[in-house]
Amino acid sequence: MSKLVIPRKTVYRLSLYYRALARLKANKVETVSSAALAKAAGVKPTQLRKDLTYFGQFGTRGLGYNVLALSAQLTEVLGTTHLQPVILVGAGHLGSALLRYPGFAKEGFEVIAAFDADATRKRSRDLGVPVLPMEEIGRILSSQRIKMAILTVPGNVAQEVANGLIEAGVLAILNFAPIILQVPDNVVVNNVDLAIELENLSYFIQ
Amino acid sequence: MSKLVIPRKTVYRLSLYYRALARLKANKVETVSSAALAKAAGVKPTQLRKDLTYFGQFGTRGLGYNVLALSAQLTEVLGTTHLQPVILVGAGHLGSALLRYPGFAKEGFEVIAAFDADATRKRSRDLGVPVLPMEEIGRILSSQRIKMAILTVPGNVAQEVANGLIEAGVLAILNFAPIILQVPDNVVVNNVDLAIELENLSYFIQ
DNA sequence: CTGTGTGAAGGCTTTCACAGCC
DNA sequence: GGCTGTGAAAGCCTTCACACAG
Repeated sequence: MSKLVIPRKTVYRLSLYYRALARLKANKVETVSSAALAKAAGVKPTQLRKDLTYFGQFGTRGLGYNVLALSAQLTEVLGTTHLQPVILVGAGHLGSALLRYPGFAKEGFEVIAAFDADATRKRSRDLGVPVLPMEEIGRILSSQRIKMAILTVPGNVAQEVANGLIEAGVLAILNFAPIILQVPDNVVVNNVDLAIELENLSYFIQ
Repeated sequence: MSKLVIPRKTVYRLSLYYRALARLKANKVETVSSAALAKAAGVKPTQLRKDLTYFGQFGTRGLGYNVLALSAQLTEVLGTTHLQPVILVGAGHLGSALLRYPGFAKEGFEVIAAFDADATRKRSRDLGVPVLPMEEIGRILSSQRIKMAILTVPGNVAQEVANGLIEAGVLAILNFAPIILQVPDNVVVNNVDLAIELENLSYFIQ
């Protein structure tokens, strides 16, 4: 497939387009121009059109794009046609909040289990999934085909935990720990660092 | 100042370097080479050196960088020498978790108040800051000099709430709502969209 | 006449290669 | 010899300009 030639940034924006299309769908809009869709996604119209050409032609000249058709194409490219199972490691404050966050399920991800160093820790609410001790990670991952993990453990143990996940077959990690994980080439990591985002903002308002 | 010529991506990486230096400091390391620091930050050594040249020369040839001195320089450039006050809007699951997240304070940000449409909603734990009704935003912001806000409200009200914040003088927004906010040029927004990060990962492991 | 698709140009970032200093 | 600082080259991404289709 031509998958490898799609620039990383384009792939990221495809998700933005997909979101915007979902809203249009909800509003029963059938057709949208690159100008309107681009605005909703916060990019320039030419960029949107260029992004789409990486994997085909979807528009009608003089008219625009069919919302449903384009949306379906994007799901296809992004690989989110099926529910993707995910585990979460580190059920502290942030991890627990993420478990209750409805956004994952809405976008096609199902957190099937959570793990924590202290699995019996008292938690204020039911989290909707079992919280298991870390030692169970290998067993659960090998019994199901899980490739993605959300990592919300403290920074000082993150690398170690990540190593264990990778050994157990995890290929993608969404890392909230404030350190850069060292991983093999076949493993992909996306970092979400809240403090860095704030720091970054603070630079621009100086 | 030469501030405007520093590329956006460089600014972002400065935060990564700053983090890595903090760990070295904690380990009582006095000097570090660009190779070692770059590895800790997940970038190439030449990139680190190039990034630093945008605002000066800090290394000693043949030796490397003084950890404390470089760290101090970065704080200076990033504008995080002082505690920066922040408000949080939307004290739902995610917002509440962020309030308890120790990472902000550690990096020099103090959440001084939280706001929610339902300020009296029963919350499982004390959040460490007062949760006030939305109507109070204007009053609090005008009485204190607050320029930054963390936005954790549902997507369907995010734009409206953002408008209010901007009107009240907010210049920087860390947005967790899954929509692209339309804001004036003088306002800066950083988006954190967890579902998009997962979606992005899922593309790369297809 | 409106709005997409796209080669070419332009701009921005990263990487290289090596001069210069300790 | 080791390691930084940096102009130049390469690579990547965005934007332009316009051909082309409905």
